[in-house]
Amino acid sequence: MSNAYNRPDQLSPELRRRVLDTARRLGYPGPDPVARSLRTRKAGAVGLLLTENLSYAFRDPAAIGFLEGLALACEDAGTGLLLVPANPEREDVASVHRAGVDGFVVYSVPDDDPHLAAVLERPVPTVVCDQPDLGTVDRVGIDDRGAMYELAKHLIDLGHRRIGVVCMRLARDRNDGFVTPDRQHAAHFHVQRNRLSGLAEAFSEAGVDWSQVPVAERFDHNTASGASGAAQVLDRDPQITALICTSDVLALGAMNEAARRGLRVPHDITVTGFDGIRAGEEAGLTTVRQPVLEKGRAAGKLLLDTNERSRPRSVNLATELIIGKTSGPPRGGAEERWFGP
Amino acid sequence: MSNAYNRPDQLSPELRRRVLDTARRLGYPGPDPVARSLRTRKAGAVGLLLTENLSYAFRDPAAIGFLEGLALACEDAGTGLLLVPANPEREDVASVHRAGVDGFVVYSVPDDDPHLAAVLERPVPTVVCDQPDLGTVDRVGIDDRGAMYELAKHLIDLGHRRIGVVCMRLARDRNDGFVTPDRQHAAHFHVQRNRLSGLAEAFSEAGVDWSQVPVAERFDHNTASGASGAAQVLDRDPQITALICTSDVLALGAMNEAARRGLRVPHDITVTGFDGIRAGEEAGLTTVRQPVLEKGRAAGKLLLDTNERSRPRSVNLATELIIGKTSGPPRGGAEERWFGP
DNA sequence: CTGAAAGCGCTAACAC
DNA sequence: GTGTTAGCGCTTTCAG
Repeated sequence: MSNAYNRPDQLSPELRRRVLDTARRLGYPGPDPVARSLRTRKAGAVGLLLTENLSYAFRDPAAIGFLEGLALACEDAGTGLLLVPANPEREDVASVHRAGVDGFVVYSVPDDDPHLAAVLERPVPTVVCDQPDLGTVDRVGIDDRGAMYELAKHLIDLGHRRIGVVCMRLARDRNDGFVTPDRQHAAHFHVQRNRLSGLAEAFSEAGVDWSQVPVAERFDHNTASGASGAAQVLDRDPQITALICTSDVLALGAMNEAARRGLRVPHDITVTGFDGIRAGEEAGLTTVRQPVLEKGRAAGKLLLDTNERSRPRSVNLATELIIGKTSGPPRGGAEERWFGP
Repeated sequence: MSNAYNRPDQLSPELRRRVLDTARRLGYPGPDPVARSLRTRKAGAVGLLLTENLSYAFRDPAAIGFLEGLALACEDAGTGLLLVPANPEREDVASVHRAGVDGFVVYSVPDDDPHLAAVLERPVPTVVCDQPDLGTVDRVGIDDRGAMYELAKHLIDLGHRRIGVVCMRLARDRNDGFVTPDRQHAAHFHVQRNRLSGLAEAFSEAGVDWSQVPVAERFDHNTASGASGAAQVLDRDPQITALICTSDVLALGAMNEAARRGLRVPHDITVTGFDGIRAGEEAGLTTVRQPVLEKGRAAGKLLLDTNERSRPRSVNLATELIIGKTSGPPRGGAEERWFGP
C-alpha cells in the first residue's frame, strides 16, 4: 500500500488505482506527512530565519527580492519554505527548535541574535546571508565594505569632503540618533558595520576626520526614517554637500527631506543609496546595485545542494556602482575654488 | 528529561540546567521536532498555497500585503508559515501531500487547480481566500462584484458609455487577447470573474451592450501587460473614453500607454484600477481600495482560531471606492452635448 | 506481488 | 521528582 502512494512504478497501474480507490473509500486521507518525515528523515522544507520584524521585511524591497530568489530555488527543488517566527522583542527561541526542516537560511539578523545561536545548534545544514562568515556554515553575501568604498571614492572624486550619513539600525536596541565611533565598531549588523567601515576608510584616506562626520542611525527602515535621519544630520551641519544613506529606502526618504527644505538634488546636495531597488532606479538614485534575487537563489542552491559539503563555502556576489542623477559636484566646490583666496 | 525541555516549570531550575548541560555535553541536539510533531499531532506550522508563479506573487503588491498579514497572524500565534511549492505548470501535487502542517491557507488560485483539490482532501482545517465560497471550508474575501459595480457607477455618472477593459488571466491557459463572453462566464479565477460581472451588470443597466465592450486579457500581471492590454483595446476602438483595469498594476501600465499615445488622463481618457496599492495612490489612481493586509491577517486568525469551528465561516472585508484624479467626464461628453443636433 | 515486523524519536501516562 | 512503557503512522526490509 505504501508502494501505491510512493512508487507508482513498482506495481501495475490497475492495481494501484484499485488500492487508492479503496483507501479513499475507507476514508484514508493519504500518508501522514509528519510520520513519513520521521521515518525518512526528510522534512521536505527549509527554514528561513528573518529576525527583523516581519512587517519591515515585507516592506523592504531588498528583503522581498531575497525571499523571491530563495522561494524560486525551493520551488525548483520541490521543497517547502518555512518562515520561522522570530520576534526580535521576545527571546523565544522555541520556534527554532520546533521547526521541522532539513536546513536553515538565516538572513540579515544581528550576529548576537539568540535565534541565530539556536539555529547553529540544530544538527542541520545552514547558510547565513548578509552575515559575517562564521567559518562553520555556508555563507552568501556581497562585499559591502568594498562596494561602499567605491561609492565613497566616486563622491570624493566629485569633490565632496563635508558629508553626513544615515544608516539603518546597528544593534538590537533602538537608537534613533547619532552614532558614536564605538557603536559603529561594535555594530551587530554585519552589513551596516561593513558599509560604514568602507565609508570611513575612503574618507579617512581623503583626509576627512571620520570621527567628525555626523552619522544618524534609525531603527525603523522606511522612507520616514530616511527623512528624519537626513533632517537630523542637516540640522547638525547645514554645510554638508553629500548625504550618504546605507540603503535606497533611506535615501528616498532623504530626498524627500531635501525637497522639503528646498534643496535641489544634486545641485545643492548629493544623495546616495545602496541596494539598487526599483523605486531608487526610477528616482535616478546614485547607488550600489546588488543582486538581491540572486542572493536568495544562491542561498537556496547552497543549502539544497547535497553535493560534497566538504568545507563550508563562502560566496560573494558581484555588485555594481550606479551613477545616477542624484550625485554631482558639491555646490561651491571645485569650480568656485578659482575664486578662493 | 522530556520535561527539562518542554516543561521548565515542572522541575527545579537547577536540575533543569544540569540535565540540559549533560545532554549538550553528550552531543544531544535537543528533541527532534518531527518526532515531536508526530507524537503531539501538531506541526506548529500552517501551509500557504499560492499557485501563481512565485515570481508574480512576490512582485504583486497586493499578494505581498496579504502575505505580510498572514505572516503577522502566524507570528502572533508562534506558528510557522510554510510556503508550499505549487508550480502551476506541472500538476505535481506531491508537495501538498508532503507538507507537515496543521492547516492550509489557499490564496487566489483558479478554482479548478489540482493543488487546491489536493488541499481539500487533506484532513486539516483550510481557509480559502479570494476564492468562491465552497461551503465546506472557511473563506475570507471581499465583495469584488459589488465593489466593481460601484466603481462602474461612478464612471457611468461621469457620462462614460464607450469603454474598454483590461483584466488579469481568467484561466490556467494563456490567452493574451480579447475575451469572449463565454470565457468571461467560465473564468476560473473567482476575483476576475466577479469584477467583470460587476462591470457587466452596471454598464448593462446603463444601456451599454456589454457584448460589444472590448475586454483584453493578460496572463502576466505587471505594468507591461497593462500597457499592451490598453494598446490592444485602444487599437480596436480609439473612441473609448474610459479604460477600466481589474488591478492597479494593470492600470499603471495602461497610464503609461496612454501617455505614450499622447492621451492626457483624465482629460482625454479615464483610467481606473483595483486594489489600492501604494504606487497607485501616488499616481492618484481612481480605484477600489481593499484591505490586503487585513485579509491575510483574517485568514490566519480564522485558521488558527481553535474555537468552535461549528460551521464554515465566511468573512467579507469592506472596500472603499477611491476617486482619484485619473477619472473625469468623457471628452466631448456632457458639456459638449449642448451643441448636438 | 503480498504480509509481517522493526523501529524512526518523541511524549504522555502511569507507577514508583 | 524519577523510570518505564506504549504507541503516534510511516517506510523499509525480508520472507513468502
